[in-house]
Parts: sequence; C-alpha cells; structure tokens
Amino acid sequence: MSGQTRTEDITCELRDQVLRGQYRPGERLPSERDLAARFHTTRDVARIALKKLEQLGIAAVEPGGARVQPVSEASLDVIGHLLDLESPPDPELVDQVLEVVGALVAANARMSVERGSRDDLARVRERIERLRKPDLDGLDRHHLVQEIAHAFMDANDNVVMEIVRRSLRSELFGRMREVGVELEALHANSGFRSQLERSFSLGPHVEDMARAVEQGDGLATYEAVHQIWNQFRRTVREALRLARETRVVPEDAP
Amino acid sequence: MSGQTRTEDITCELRDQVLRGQYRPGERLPSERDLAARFHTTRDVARIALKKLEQLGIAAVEPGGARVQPVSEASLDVIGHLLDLESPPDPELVDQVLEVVGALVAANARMSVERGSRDDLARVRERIERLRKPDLDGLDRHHLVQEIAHAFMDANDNVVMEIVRRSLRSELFGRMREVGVELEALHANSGFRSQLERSFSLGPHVEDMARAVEQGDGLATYEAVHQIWNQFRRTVREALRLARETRVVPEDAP
DNA sequence: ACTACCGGATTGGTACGACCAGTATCCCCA
DNA sequence: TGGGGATACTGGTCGTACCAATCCGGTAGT
Repeated sequence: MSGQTRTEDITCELRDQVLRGQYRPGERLPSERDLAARFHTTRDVARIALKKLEQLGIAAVEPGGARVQPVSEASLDVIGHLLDLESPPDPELVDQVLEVVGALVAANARMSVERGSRDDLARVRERIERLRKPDLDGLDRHHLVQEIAHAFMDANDNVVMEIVRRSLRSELFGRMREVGVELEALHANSGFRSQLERSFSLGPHVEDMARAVEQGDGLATYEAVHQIWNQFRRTVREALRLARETRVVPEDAP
Repeated sequence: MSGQTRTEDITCELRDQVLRGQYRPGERLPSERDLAARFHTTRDVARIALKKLEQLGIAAVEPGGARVQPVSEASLDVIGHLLDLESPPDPELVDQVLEVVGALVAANARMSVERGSRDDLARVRERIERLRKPDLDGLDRHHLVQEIAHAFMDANDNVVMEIVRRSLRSELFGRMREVGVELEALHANSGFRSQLERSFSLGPHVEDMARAVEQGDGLATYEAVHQIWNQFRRTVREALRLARETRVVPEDAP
C-alpha cells in the first residue's frame, strides 16, 4: 500500500531489510512462494521484486534460492537507498560520497582549466567572483561551492563521469536539500552560526583558486579545489553530526 | 539459446539494440505481448526483460508502453555493456572510463600518503621499487602501473569508492585482459614495440612519485600519479586505435 | 563413527490463460 | 477545425501447472 505497485512494496521492504543488515551475506532470502504468501500476492510479484534486488547487486537469485551478496558487490544505485535508511543520513556515508565526488570535481576542475572552453571557464569565473565577496555567510558559501563544483563538471562531456556524477548527485544532493534545511535550521541558531562560520572559513583557498584559474594553472586549481572541497566535507560532516544529535532529542522527549 | 535463460536472451537483444542507438530516446519499445510473440515465449519472460532494462536505467516502463531513456540517465552498469558492443572496445569510451578511474586513483594515492597505514604504504613502495627498475619493457610498466593503482585504492576503505571502482574495474579491466592480449600481440610486432616504448616512457614521473611517497608529500604524489596515469591513458588509447585498425583488415579481406 | 551417495522436498524458470486500471489513439460529431 | 468519447492497447496482477536444478536429510557402505 505504501508504494505505487505491490512489486515496489515487496522490493522496498526486502531491500531495506537487506541493507539494514538483517540478512548475512550468503544467507538465503525467503523463496518466491514464501514472499507471495506473506504479502498476499502472487509469485510473479515476488519474482520481480527478487529480480530487482538481483539487479541492485545485493542478491544473487538462482535455482535453489536467492542469497544476499556483500555490500561491496552492490550497484552504485544502492548508495541512495543506504542514505535513505536514516534521516538525517549517516554522516560517515555522506562523507564517503563527498570524497568520491570531490575527487571527480577536482579532476574536472583541472581539466577545465587546462582544456576547457572559454564559455565554461567564464561560467566558473563568474561564480568564483561571487564566492570572493567578503559579505557571505557560511550557508551562502556552501551553496556557491556546490555551484562551482557543478560548473566545473559541466565543462566535461565524459559520459562515464556524467553517469557517476548523476548517480551520486541525484541520490546525495537530492537529499542535500534536506541537509540544506538542516543547515538552515541550525543556521538560525546563533550558536551554530558562529560554529559554521568558524569551521567553513575557506581562508586563502578561494584567492588561490581564482588566481590559478586566471593563470591556467591546472595543478594549482586542483589543489585549491581539493582544499576547498575538504573544508566543505568537514563542515557537512559536522553539520550532519549536530543535526543528528539535535534530531534525536524530540524522539526521546515524552 | 545464447544465454542461460530466455529472459537473458531477450534482455541482451533489447539492451544491445537500445545501446546501439536503434531506438531514439523517448521512442516506444515493443510491448510485452509483442516481445513474447517475437521470441516465442510468454509475457512473463518479456516482462522480466523489460524490467531489467528499466533497472539499467535505459528504459522507463509504465502503463501505455515502455520508452527508452537517454544514455545520461542510465546506470553505471551499462558501461560494461557499452564496452562490449565492439571488440576491441571503443577507444573513446575506454579513455573516458580511464579518466574517471584516474581521478579516483590519484585521490586515493594522495590519501594513502597522507593518512594511509604503514602496511598499505609498504605495499605501494614495493611496487614502486619494481617500477623503478630500468630493464622493464612497456608492457611490464603497464601492468605495474595497474598494480600500483590497485594498491593505492586498496588502502582506502571507502564503500562508495569501492563500488565505483569495482563497477568500472570488473567491466573495464575484465576487458583490459583482451586489451592486454592486443597489447601483447602488438608488442610482438617490433614496430609497435618501439612505438610503445617511445609513447609509454614515464620519464621522471616515477622518481617523482617515489620521492613524494617517501616524503609523505600528498600533493606531489597526486601530481606524479596524475602524470603517470595520463601517460598510461594515452598509450592505451593509442594501442586500442592500432588494434582496431589492424583488426579491421581481416574483416575486409576476401 | 564417518563418509558417500541417493531420493524426496524445495526452488527458480517458464508456460498458458484471464482480468483490471490506466494510456494512447483515432474517429466521429459539433 | 477543434473537442470529446469510444476503443484498442499496455502494463500490473492473479491463478495454475510443469520442468530442471538445487538443497537437504536419511540411508547404505566403509
């Protein structure tokens, strides 16, 4: 009843159970007939659900039974569902996603500077200029850093990069809006505000990046982006940690 | 008859047709009933096949018909199938994969040097030492570069990185063995040998990398890995281009 | 007591037939 | 010519049935 179709119901339930670790790798999942009976439906529905788990790479279904696979064998698409398991999402997992995205952003930044078109570089420069303004608060800087990252990655027409980026962006950044809300909510708290200001001060890195882009210095651009992104990662991680702590309170309150 | 199950037959045929561009994005795929009739099977089988295409992100199936989606919406898993469409694989696509992998390898290299464990670094150092030996030919260097890349990535326990890496490795490097065969075959050709020697001379970058790793200089390590990997990319690209040219001849021959 | 084997129970893969709720399409009417 | 409704079509689900491969437990042989 939760999803659009019965297939989705079973898929979601099974998927979440597996991702929550309720089944050990190698352990057998319920049979199609079991699932059909348990969800008051037919084998076809249970069958499709198991097939979806198989395609997600979290189960191997073959005659004799479907068995769960270790997370390392999963498809990239499970990351989104892993993030969905908790709200706010697991800071550790978000940090890992940001590490991967950061590596790609930095690489694209270097390539943009070394071989990018004038239009793309102009777009990047415009956003960097906005980031240089001194009267920005921490949240503005957060959004601008993300915009610059997007601008760098737009400057590359690598299909593989595009797919990885979209997979991680639509899954993480789709939830980053929630995180953004968290950030804004916490931002309203003056105590957190000062903390955000302190932790997300980009220091000289923005000036370094601006200079490197102007000079067409790929390595220096990489380094500046790397530093800025790491600072971004640290702040997001800290914000999520705080959000999780504050979020737990209302649950415990009577 | 080609695959293990009939479902796989239909899935492969449809998938390849879509990936070859025989359907425009937004165009409707055959209905389940059509496919069932065409492949002399039942709707169930055709249904599963369409569901797999949906999960691969190359088709959106909903009441009214299944429609193909643009490649940019696809899952990362399609890369392997895209590479499979041609043999030897499309040099352009391989290059794009290597660009992404290179970005991740370089990032992992930096992280290993800055925060890696002693064991992991020792493993990397050992391979670097082997790479420094002067009596290596181009092919040996190729393999060692890949080994070093693996060693760097092993030093990081980022789940997301692991998944992306495995997705791209099992799909590309599984085929890189073919490429390796191509390289070896071409390697036997002395003309190509000299060309490979010339094009895959790593120059001072290996020494740079060794020094950077010893000094714990993350940025310098990144730069050396970046340069080495770019040289690696160029050589693979060139080898694939040559392999494709030489491969075409027997096809045209009467 | 342990091992090797064997047969029944179970599982997924496929087949055939049917019904429902949406969608697409086209034809007819205003 | 434009809008609206009938109709064919599509995917989602249901039910039953058979097959081949696998799993599991018990038995026979060592």
